Amino acid sequence: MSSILTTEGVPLYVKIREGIRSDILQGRLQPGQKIPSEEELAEQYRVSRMTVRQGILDLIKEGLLHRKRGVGTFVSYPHFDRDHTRLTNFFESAREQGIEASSVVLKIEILAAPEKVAKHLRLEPGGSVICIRTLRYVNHTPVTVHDSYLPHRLFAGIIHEELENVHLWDVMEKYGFQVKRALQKLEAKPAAGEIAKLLGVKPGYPILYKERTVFSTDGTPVEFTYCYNRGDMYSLTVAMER
Amino acid sequence: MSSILTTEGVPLYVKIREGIRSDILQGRLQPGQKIPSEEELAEQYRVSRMTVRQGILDLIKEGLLHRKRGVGTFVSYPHFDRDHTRLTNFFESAREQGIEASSVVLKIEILAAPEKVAKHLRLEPGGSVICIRTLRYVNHTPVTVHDSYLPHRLFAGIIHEELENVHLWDVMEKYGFQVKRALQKLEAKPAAGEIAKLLGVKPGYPILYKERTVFSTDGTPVEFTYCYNRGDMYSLTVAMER
DNA sequence: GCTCTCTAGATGTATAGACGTCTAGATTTT
DNA sequence: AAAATCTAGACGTCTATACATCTAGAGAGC
Repeated sequence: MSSILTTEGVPLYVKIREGIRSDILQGRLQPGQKIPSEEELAEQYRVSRMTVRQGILDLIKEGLLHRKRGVGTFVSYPHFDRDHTRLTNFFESAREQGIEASSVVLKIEILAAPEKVAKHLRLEPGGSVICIRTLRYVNHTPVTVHDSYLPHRLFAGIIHEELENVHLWDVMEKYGFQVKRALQKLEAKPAAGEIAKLLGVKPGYPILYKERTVFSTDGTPVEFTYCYNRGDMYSLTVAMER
Repeated sequence: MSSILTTEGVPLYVKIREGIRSDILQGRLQPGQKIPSEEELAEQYRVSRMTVRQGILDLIKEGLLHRKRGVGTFVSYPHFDRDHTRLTNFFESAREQGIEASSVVLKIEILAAPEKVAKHLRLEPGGSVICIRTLRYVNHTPVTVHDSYLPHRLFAGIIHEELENVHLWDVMEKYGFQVKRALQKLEAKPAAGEIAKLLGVKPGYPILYKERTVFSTDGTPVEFTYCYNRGDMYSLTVAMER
């Protein structure tokens, strides 16, 4: 087991936590294996049991360890697919999967932000926004309609950019914003008239509906989008923890 | 502030935690407001400061409170500070939002795992699984049908447990498994005959359909569930990063 | 009025000990 | 052999106390 180097200003429980973490990462403790008891670790690190406990509890919260009362504390099996928590770029992931993807811009206009849009973009009501409606195709079949709203103040020149067959997020980088995080609200909705026509389905057909707010690295909301996805041709996989 | 009723078998920190939670839910503590200091709460509840602390830390982990060192502890604003990446327990989050929630078990049986179920639960094909169909109500309206599959080997006795109005995940803890992580695949689908009848909608009505694999702290898949959620009464918010 | 310093109040870290409760396995009893 | 009981070990809860560190605001000095 690792001992603790002399480091100042670092709480003991952090040192212990990182010591155990390194034992796991370096393979000195294997998945499924029982780690020493709180009591033993306290003696080993020469701290009180409560201090050891605090470090262990951190690692449990992280998912690196788990424990069973009356039995012991064990190293968890690593979970593979970090993949699904990730926010992915439509064109990139289509290309990765060898799928033919394209998009067309149906409409682009500047208007006063509707109330809901303003709220999500943190603009004053009626603030100026750019609205872009795009239709995306997968293997030449229409799959998704996007109504995206961007703050006009941040992306004034974007209406002159080439927006077909590229991802909006790539264009945003030219304006100094890197997409970092998105909050998506998902629902199933019947297709309303115009959307149904664009997607080539009957009105009332199930649509996977998303409202998405996109934030850049500095926390600025840079995009609010209504997404209408054809239910039978679109699925979304997410990983969640607690 | 609420005082604590005499209840046996419930840890003090849990009583304090729930006391504070109820203060928030009932509006005695408003979002953004500072709650009493650890010291004051300790005196109020007549326990040691460390005990109060444990209760508060739980609520912080949940996202209901946040704190700033040297300043104080504050009630979080819903949907802003509160975290959406988290895997939430249906009954817990309903309670948090002050919504009336209930569930009934429609069917419970032991059968050989269908191929897809076996794959997700990492069982040999045809391995024995427990299938539980439940119907969940929100404010007395049916909202969700769940077809859950559990490995029979791990939860043999569960068929004798009380499963109505409790969350499966709470019951699983009795069997030594703590739910940590879930992988969910989302689609919009038309309601098929039986599901439509149970949810009280017309066949073809949009359903937010989920396939969910749930993993316990040690990485074991403990549940695979087909979820059929009424599109107009159910939404899911997720945060994603890249 | 402005800046700097100080301080009260709040959370963060840490200790040592006590007792509760659960689990698995060993032991005893039947 | 099977069932019931016991027990060591491990985690869970809780206390009372001490000191560290951070923050916002009060107060002193300019």
